[in-house]
Amino acid sequence: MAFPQRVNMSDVARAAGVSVATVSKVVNGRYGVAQATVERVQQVIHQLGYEASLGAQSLRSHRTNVLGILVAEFEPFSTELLKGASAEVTGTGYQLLAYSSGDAAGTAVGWERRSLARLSGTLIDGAVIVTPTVVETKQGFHVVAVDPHTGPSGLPTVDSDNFAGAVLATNYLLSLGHRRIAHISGRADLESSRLREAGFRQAMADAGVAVDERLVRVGGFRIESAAGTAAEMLALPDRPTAVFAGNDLSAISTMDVARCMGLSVPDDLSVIGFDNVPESALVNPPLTTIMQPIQRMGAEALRLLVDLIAGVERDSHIRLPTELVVRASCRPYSPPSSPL
Amino acid sequence: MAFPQRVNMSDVARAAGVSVATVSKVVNGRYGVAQATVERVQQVIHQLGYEASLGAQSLRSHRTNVLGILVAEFEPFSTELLKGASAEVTGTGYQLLAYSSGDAAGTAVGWERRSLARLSGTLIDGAVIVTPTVVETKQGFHVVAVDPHTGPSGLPTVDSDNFAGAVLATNYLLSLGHRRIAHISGRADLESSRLREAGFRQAMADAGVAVDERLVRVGGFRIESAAGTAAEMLALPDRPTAVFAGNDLSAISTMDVARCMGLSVPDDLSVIGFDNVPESALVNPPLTTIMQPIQRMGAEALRLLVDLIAGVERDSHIRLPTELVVRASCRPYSPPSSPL
DNA sequence: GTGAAAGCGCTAACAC
DNA sequence: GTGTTAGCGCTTTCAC
Repeated sequence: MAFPQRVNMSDVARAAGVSVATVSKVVNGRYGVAQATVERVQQVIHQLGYEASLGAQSLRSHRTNVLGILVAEFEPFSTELLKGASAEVTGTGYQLLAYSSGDAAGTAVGWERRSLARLSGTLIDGAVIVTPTVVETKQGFHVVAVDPHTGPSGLPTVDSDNFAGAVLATNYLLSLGHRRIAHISGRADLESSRLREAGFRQAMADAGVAVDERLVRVGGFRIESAAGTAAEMLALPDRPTAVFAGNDLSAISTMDVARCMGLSVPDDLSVIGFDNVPESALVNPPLTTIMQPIQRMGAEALRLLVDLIAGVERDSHIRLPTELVVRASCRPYSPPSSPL
Repeated sequence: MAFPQRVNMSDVARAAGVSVATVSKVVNGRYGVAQATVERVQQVIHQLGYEASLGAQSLRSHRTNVLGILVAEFEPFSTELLKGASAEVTGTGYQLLAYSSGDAAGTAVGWERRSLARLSGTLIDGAVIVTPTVVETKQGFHVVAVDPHTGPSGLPTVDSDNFAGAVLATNYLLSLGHRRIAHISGRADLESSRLREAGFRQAMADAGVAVDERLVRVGGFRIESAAGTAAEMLALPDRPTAVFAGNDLSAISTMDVARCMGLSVPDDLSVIGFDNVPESALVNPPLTTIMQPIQRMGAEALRLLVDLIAGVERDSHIRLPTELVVRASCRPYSPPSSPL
């Protein structure tokens, strides 16, 4: 069954013996078309398999019933978000368009602005932007930011309680008896990273444990960048007995490095992550981590966007709770057994 | 930093004191523009933050450097694929646009045709369609199907070796001593489902074990639909000791049902799945399953699409191998201990 | 080297 | 009720 060619509105009009304007009215359910005509046109549309071109439609009408999700790349975090948004969108009448700028995260600053400029005003009626660095609001175009890199702006936002989560993680390590605890952070310009580090310091202070500043270092939130940081800290003469990694990828990277250095996780080193991306359960040992309800964040962001477009008055800052997920990468501290 | 309005090409033209035609030439790197003009225009573009509208651009030029990935919804399988495609796309110069029709899988037949009609000819230069039922080729538009529901057509295809994988799964259960093995299939119209059932039957036959037809039933590949099927089979007087579920979701569903019926997995019932979506490792007990290299399938599909567009001659049917992933949901068969 | 003008597929006024 | 027309933002001849 091969359609020879893309069929457009004039094809339909010709076949139905009406003008394109009439076809347009039928397609969009406008009033002022005879019942008989409506039926005839619909029949032809069905026969020819006509579907309005998103590009042309949006160019003209500025309303497409398509919502955009803009990401730098499709990695575990953004795809979890996508699942949540996808589940939430059913029944709203909107369709979802996820757009990846193709830049590896951090590679090109400003991807969010470029993607937004490319799609807004045409194509999509609103957008969810995932972990944007800069956000600028265009007039009459609705945007929701998920886990933005900078602190709260006027923009509608969905994030999780990074500070409380970090406290949770640190307290867990403390409760296992660890005192030499390292923290691998993301980057100073990332709001979530700053909050996690702050939570770490708060929990340490509350427990009366001094933070060794040599054990707090930037890891960049990515596998490769975190590896170097982990290696440095684990090579210290008085290396940490536990690591609170700023996100799961850093934690996984730390476990890799530890293994390469002949250290066993969790026997010689406890590691806890942050995010609970599916991948965290797949590593060996399965990673103990702080769960952000990522899918729910996606769902909430989508719902918020739909409400904003509909003009519903509501709180436009959503913060979801985090939770400790205990797996197998942490263990109570025991002093190193002295050689026999 | 709030941009008041979307800036378009005439804004740039006006600010630079040239015509839109010239701006277009600069944007697209066409020859025949004075060096000085090029620089001036580029400066203005940068200042104003201009970015070409994808909608308008595609409408006119039929070339956008954007590749589409069309899915029914964003669920574990399609998002894994997305990760693979996303990794592969970097460096090709293309950007990725994932489009979800918003129909829950199986809800609306023909989503793939509608989505394709909406985006092709405008917006995207080619498409990867995920698990399409019907596929029709449009002239001059390149499409790659991943795991299509119907058997090999002329269309370029990427799938995994479903038959061999099913044999692997069944042999594993047989090697554990199981003989009453059930199979929950997808649907008869799904090629992957048919092949998995065929592999199951082949392995059973090769082992000289008769298939009890009451233990081979349709489950539909989704959590809800598989639950009923699982419940029926587990309620049989001589219930199976092991289940080979047609995909991970069916397997997870079966484990749920078993738990509800007071059966322990794997003590009372062994369960093996198919796909190895990340979620399969997250359930309790972690699911033993057959891995399809989903991310690699996404990467291969993308690469194939890029090559097709570039006119590269190559084999357009890619079949990737499957592999057994042993986790904790299966155990050697032991006769039920008789009550004391 | 540059700009005017046509037109991609569609929608929205406004005529008829 | 229906068709004519203009124009969304852009690219592309083709004059100048």
